[in-house]
Amino acid sequence: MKDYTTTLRQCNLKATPQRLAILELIDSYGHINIDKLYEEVKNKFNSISLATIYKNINAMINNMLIKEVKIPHKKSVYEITKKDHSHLVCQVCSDVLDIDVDTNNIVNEISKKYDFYVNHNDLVVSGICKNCK
Amino acid sequence: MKDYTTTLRQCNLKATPQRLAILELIDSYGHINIDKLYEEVKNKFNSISLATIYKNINAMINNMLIKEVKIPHKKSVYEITKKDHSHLVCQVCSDVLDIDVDTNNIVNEISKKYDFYVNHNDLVVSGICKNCK
DNA sequence: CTGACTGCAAACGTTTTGCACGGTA
DNA sequence: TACCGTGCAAAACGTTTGCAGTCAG
Repeated sequence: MKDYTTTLRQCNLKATPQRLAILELIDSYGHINIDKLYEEVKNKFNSISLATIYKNINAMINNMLIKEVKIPHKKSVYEITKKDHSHLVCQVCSDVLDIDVDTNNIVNEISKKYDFYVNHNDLVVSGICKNCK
Repeated sequence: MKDYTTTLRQCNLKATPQRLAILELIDSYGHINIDKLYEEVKNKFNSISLATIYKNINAMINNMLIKEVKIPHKKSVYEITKKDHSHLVCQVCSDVLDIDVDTNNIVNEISKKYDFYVNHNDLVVSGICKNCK
């Protein structure tokens, strides 16, 4: 597990134990929503406020330390920012999986066909995962 | 513009003028968020309540007449349900465009590589549109 | 005529804000 | 020590619910 102290300081954010706990939890879960995050952080910091969670989530999003992943019919989950990737969502167990799939061909096709400058693409694939099949 | 009276009745929903106005507005806008929809419907039905908009949007989603499209960093927009397609979002003018792009190759690749049964895929491509370039 | 729909108001859940206190650097 | 962050309470925001009156079929 990475130590996020310097990462936070590079963003001019103080490395408080609450923030470290939030980042470590997101990291270890891979993807986590606000409610679960609050529940888990409270195990470590019984007195932590939901407001603190929100303030920190927003600060970290603004500094691009984490990203919000919007999922059809579900609450958003948060993940540590890493190289661009797509997502699998299992409709049975609700698990979210990072996947590495080559979207260059499709993006180029779109770029030409629709005369559109592509900055980013978000692909969310819903279905049934390996374990739930 | 299609007449939605029979469409509504087929779902056991009464074809009220409010509902018809909502469907016609979504249709003519292509994609519209709740706030804009409320504002526009009020032009026709000054007394309409936001609660009515929400109730109808939910009823129509449950009957699959319309679909919610979740967009990164933006409010969701609603669209008339039509054959599966992807979306372009312009980061300058915020316009949402339906696009028809072949995702079969990518879906098959994912299906094999991750042993995942694919039900559906949502692709949102963000960038700069033709007109804003 | 009857059940479904509308509009209002109130309730509810989620997210943000203001402020006094406490902790990081 | 100075400023940023935390935690609490309250406010703001978005969405849902209950109910009485109204309308579509």
